[in-house]
This record gives sequence, structure tokens and C-alpha cells, in this order.
Amino acid sequence: MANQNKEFVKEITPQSEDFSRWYIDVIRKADLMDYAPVRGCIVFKPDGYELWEACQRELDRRFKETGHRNAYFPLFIPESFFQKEKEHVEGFNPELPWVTEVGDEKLEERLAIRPTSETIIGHMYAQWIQSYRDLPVLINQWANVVRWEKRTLPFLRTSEFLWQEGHTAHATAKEAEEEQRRMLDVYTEFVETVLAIPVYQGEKTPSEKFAGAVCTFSLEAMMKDGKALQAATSHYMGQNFAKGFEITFLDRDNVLKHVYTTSWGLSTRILGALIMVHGDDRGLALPPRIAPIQVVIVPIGPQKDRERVLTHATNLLSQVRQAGVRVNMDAREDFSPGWKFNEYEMRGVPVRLEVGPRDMEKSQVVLVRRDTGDKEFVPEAQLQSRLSDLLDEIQKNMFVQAKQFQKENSHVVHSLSELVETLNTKRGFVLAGWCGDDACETAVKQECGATSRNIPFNPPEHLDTCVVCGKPAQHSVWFAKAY
RNA sequence: CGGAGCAUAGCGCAGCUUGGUAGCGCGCCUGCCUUGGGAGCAGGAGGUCGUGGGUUCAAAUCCCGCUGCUCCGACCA
Repeated sequence: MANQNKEFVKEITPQSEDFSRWYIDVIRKADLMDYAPVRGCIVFKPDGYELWEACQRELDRRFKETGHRNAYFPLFIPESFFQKEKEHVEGFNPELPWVTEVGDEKLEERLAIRPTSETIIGHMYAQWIQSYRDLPVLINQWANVVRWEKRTLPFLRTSEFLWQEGHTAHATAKEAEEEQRRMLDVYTEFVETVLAIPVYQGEKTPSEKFAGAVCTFSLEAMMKDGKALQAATSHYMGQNFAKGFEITFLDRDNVLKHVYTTSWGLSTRILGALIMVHGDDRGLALPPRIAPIQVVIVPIGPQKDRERVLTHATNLLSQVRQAGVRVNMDAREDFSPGWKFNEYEMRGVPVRLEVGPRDMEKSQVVLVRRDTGDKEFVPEAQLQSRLSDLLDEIQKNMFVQAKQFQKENSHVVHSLSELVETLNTKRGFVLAGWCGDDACETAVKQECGATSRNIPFNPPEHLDTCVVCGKPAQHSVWFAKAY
């Protein structure tokens, strides 16, 4: 704690000085990514990719538990497919890259590089589904997608990114709507309990929903600069895509009907959220449940004691590993303990275990937690149980801290001037009444640059007049500047 | 896609105004020494100055194009 405010890692710009710069500094210093030679593309370096792998592991398990199976569809999508859903093509056209020739020969039909797979999956579902007995179809795909964004930022918005996209088909609207909500809840549970990021669940306004969807649900998370980041989305397509792609089935009543579809996705953008929700001026801070390395052991060995300290530390390593903890030891001689302390704090490792000659005499180790900086001395006999409790405490504390930040920076406003002033003088989200008219939503954006994030399912307060026009409000909406 | 800034060693930067031998810190390599919050000393390696053109006897430096990154705006499941 005493050292918490001192600046240890050079080359990381303090958050208060320039948050954007801080973000870039942290992902570079923590070695999560590198810029690739193609505009807007990044390399996920091992330390960054492992975070994504951990997300995959956790999510994939949850998808399977809810009855889904993985499959893989092609990267290339025939141009004609995009014409089959009007809103969809209009929404994506500006950012589609096209393959137009192979070798010297021009293709008869150009191929889009997928921005999302509704169309090609819809095409396949049309062939796979004949009867109500074939439903529901519950498939997920882990894939890369491409959207040629004008403005890119590592993890948050890149030309190519990694994600998962679930695509399901159902016999009834009710079933599909339940699926849409179920998967939003799956995301919520993952994001809140594993990533320790609190979110607001809600529905997107019509202008912000997915191109081609009937309605879109989203999770909105608050970054430490107060900006919003859409952590996941879940869409109910109704029969829009079923009609465009002729996905039909013969129902029990012998009537041919169109299916109801959903899709839901979470991308590597979530890593940006992880960094910006928990990171501080010392670098990354990872919640234990997602951290690739949960504990790092730093043996402290003056020359004369080096050998016995190392032997002892190695024993501790296997002990801790046996307890099921993801642990590493850094026994390099050419880095000082102090250097390593800073290094692993910067990389976000939740717990550091120090052990030196003085500890050995007392049969204890030193545990230092990343989230608070608190240091404690733990008898070796209690190491395993204490460590497991400590990781749980850190996980919980990081969520509580983030939740408190979210709450402190969420404001309710009753007039446009109050909304603008709040957004200009304080960071965060503002909840405001909205009549449902696009024009009023646009007006907010023009006044202060904030967009509607979502219409929360459980708003902290129900507002009864529209913040712009003063007519009766249909909804209470979160507005915020967004990534 | 519009406006602004930047691009020189792995990273951070100076040099450019006023053209003439490419520099500093950190990191890296070797050795000695050291280890409880980024130690010290000595020696050393590393750069067609983002890229393509132009001006000039001579370009990191001046001019033009292109590419990339950052910030602001527009756009954006």
C-alpha cells in the first residue's frame, strides 16, 4: 500500500494525463500485441492471445452447457448473398473487402470477406432444415471476421478481429426470443464473474441495432475514462433472414413456415475492456479467473543463499501448482527482485509470492496482491488454502471496485442542458428519458457527442419525459461517449 | 473519408530552423560485481534516417507523392 502511489514503471503515461496514451503504452509494455504491416491490423502476441484463449475456454464451456455445438463456415461470401437482406447489405457495404480475381482471371461473382456470417449460415440452414423435428439448430462458430474500419484502435476496433458468432434457428418467435435473452445472460455471467466487469444489460435503440435484426440486446461496460464499450450483443432476427434465404420447415400442422433466427457474438474487443476497466498507472491488472498466470514466484537469493532458496522455491512451485493454481517462477539471476516486482505488476499478475532467506527462517512466504498492493506474511503450512482464498478475494474485490466506479459515474438527468453539462463536466453514463423518436436521439449526439448505449432492462430510475422534446418518455436510455 | 501531428538503432527521443563525419538515454552482447521495490563499473554490437521521386557538387535536414501510427471529427453489427 505504501508504494501504491509511487511511479514504478517508466514509459507508462498516467491515466489522468492522457488515457488514450496510457492504453497504448500498457498494451505495448505488457507485450500483448504488435502492429502488423497492414493498415488497422494487429498481431496478437502470446501474452495477448492467451487472454483470448482463456475467454474462449470459459465461453465455449458455457455454450456447450446451453446445448450449442461448434461448426465452421467459409471466410468467403458470394456477393449475391448480401442482396437478400436489404438492411444487412446497407449496413455492411461500406466496410466490405472484396476478392475479385484469382491469378489473372476475374471471378464471375466477387466474394466478400465475411464481416459476419448470417448470410452464408442462413444459406446452409435453408438446406439443412426441412421439418420441425430439425429444430432448433444451435450452432456457434469461432472465427476471424473483417470490417474495413475507418478508424482503428488495437483490440477495440481493428480491420480484422477474432470473435465467436452463435447462429440459431427456431420454430417459434418465443423460442428464438428466449434464446436471444438466454445468451445475453450467458455473456453477462461470463463478463461479470470471470472478467470482473460489471455491465448494463439492455436493448439497443432501432438506430443502433444490428443491420437486419428485429431487435438487439447488448451489454455495456464502463471504461475508466467513463466511455462505454459494447461488451457483447445478442440479436433476434425474427423471420428477416429466414425469408431472405428461404429457411422453411414443415410444422406439426403440415404448414410450411419460416424459421425464427438469432445471432450473438463477443469479440476480442473484450480484451480492450479488460484492460481499460482494471488497469492502472502501474499497468495491467488481471482478475485471477482470466489471468494466464495467477501467481508468480520471485525467489530472493543473495549469493550465499541462492541454492537453498531456489530449491525451496521450486518446492513451493510444485506445491502451489498441485493446488490447481496457474503459477510461474522467475528465477532469472540477471534481474533484480525489484525489477521483477515491477515487471509482473505491469503485466497484471494477480499475486506475487516472494520467498527469501529471512522467510525461510520463519517458514513463511510473502504474498503481495496486485489489486490493492497489500502485502501479507503467510506460514508455509497455510499457503495452499490462503492462496486459494486470496485469489477469490481479489476476483471479488476487482468486481466490487469496478461496480462502484460504474455506479459513481452513472448519472440520471432530466433535461438536455443537464445531460450536456453532466457529460461535459463529469465522465460516465447518463440515463435520460426518451420518447422513441430518432430525431431526439440524434439531437443528443449533436449536442455532446454521446450516443444511446442501450435501454436498460433494470434502469435505476424510470424517467417520464423525453430529455429532448419533453413529450412522454417511452424508455429510459443510457447515453455515453463510446468506443 | 476530412482536419492536425508524428515517422532517425529493439524502445523513448535529439539532430532538421541555417543542407556537409548520424547522436543520447534505456535495452542488447562480453566480463567483473550484485540480488527484500526497475543496482554498479569496464568494454562492445547495432541505423540504406518509413517509402518513391525532385532540387543540389552534396539531403535525416529543403520540395512533392505514397504508406503507416496517434489525436479530433464524420462513418460505423
